[in-house]
Amino acid sequence: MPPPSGAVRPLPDDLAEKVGLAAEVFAEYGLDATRVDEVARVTGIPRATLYYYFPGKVHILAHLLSSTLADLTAQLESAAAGAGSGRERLERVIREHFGFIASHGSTYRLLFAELGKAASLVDVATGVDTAILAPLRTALRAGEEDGSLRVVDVPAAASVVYGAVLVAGMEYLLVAGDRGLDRRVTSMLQVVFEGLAPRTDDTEVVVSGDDNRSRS
Amino acid sequence: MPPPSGAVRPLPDDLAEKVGLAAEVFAEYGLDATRVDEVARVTGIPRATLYYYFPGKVHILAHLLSSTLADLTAQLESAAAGAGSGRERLERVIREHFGFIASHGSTYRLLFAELGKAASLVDVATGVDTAILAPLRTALRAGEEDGSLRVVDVPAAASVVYGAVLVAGMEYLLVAGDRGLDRRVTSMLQVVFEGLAPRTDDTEVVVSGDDNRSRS
DNA sequence: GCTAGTTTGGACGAATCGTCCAAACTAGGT
DNA sequence: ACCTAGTTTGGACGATTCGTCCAAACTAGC
Repeated sequence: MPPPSGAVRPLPDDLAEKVGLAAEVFAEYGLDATRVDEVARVTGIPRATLYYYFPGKVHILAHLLSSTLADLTAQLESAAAGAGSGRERLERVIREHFGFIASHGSTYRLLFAELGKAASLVDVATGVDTAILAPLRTALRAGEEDGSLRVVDVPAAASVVYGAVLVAGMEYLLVAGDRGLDRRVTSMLQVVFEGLAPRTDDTEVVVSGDDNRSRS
Repeated sequence: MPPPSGAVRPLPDDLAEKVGLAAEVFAEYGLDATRVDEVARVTGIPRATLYYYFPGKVHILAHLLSSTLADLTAQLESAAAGAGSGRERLERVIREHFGFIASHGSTYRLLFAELGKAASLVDVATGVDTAILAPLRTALRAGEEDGSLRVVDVPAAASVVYGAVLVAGMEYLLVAGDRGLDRRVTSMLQVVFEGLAPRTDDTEVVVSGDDNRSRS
């Protein structure tokens, strides 16, 4: 079985770094509109060398996506595994995820723009499950056990949280300016924690972040 | 400005119907892997005729997507406008949306698989906003006013709900069998209404659907 | 039965992918 | 110092498929 990156040969480190430069072009113009010659030009890797390591153009895309997914996995797993109550850990996973979206914008856009191509080479379903949903489930279970969360159906809750992050992230990437993110996350967390049904008690659900920042 | 479908000429009804058959092929193999000749074969519309009405292959895709989005808009708007409390209307919008996903599976998969191509021709952001988010906001606002919901930030809540539906829908389309849907929706609604924070009171949040169906 | 628009088959040019090869370069082993 | 295996690269090539073009047939309203 070939390595999940789709590379036939192990990719030397220096090349791996250069290939990363292709993400922006792919994200900007799309996979098909980006000529292989253009990838060669942007990355500084000659065409023939690209084909020496990758069977085809899509495999370059696959490499970018799966390596980014691996990074995300590491980041969210550690966020879920850290100290604190389940609820704190959940919030940390969510915020780390947003941070990742913000810092890997082009690759993230790329993932969604070229989902079709990606899915035929990378197992996106599994990748998303281990990178994102699994850490969420970990935190949710922890919260259920220590009483800081009330979770009836862990996988369903993980999906809802993921959906909320996903949509907010996409809105941020497609529409917003730079500053909207924190406020967006906070509003989103408020809904996720408190729910939409009216509460009979007066419990105010306090969401940590957005500290003492500019308050209009 | 050309009509949003991307068609240069108004598309006759009989052809519009035939073109719909292309959705499945596109969804199955992807836009690029589907030859124009194949589209011609499947739809029964000769190649030359296709190019008489559409400037190119992507425009066929654009037509399929924007007409499907229009259908969805009509369906969700009427669901949001109907009778009942805000909460009931919200739930109806959500369930209608799921029904739509289930019955338009191939087009819906297509939308996400070819999001990149689609986005350059159809304004997906606006389309999703008017088709999905606007009806959700309508129901949410109604619920806030009649007290059946408690919504602090309407747009944020709409995004969360949309995300939840989106992810559950994708999971359904990619993974599940036929029967999982109802249970999935119910679990999802439970999270969205009740939230993840523990309640101090004993309010049980009751979710209507899934009536007296098979209960293991 | 004339004219404008539609429908279709088939031939064509252009673009670009991925292949192939031969020459240069690198590095480890002896 | 040399040899061998693997790497790197430029350039030429074949194959595929898109979208264009055209001319002939068909349709419909006047």
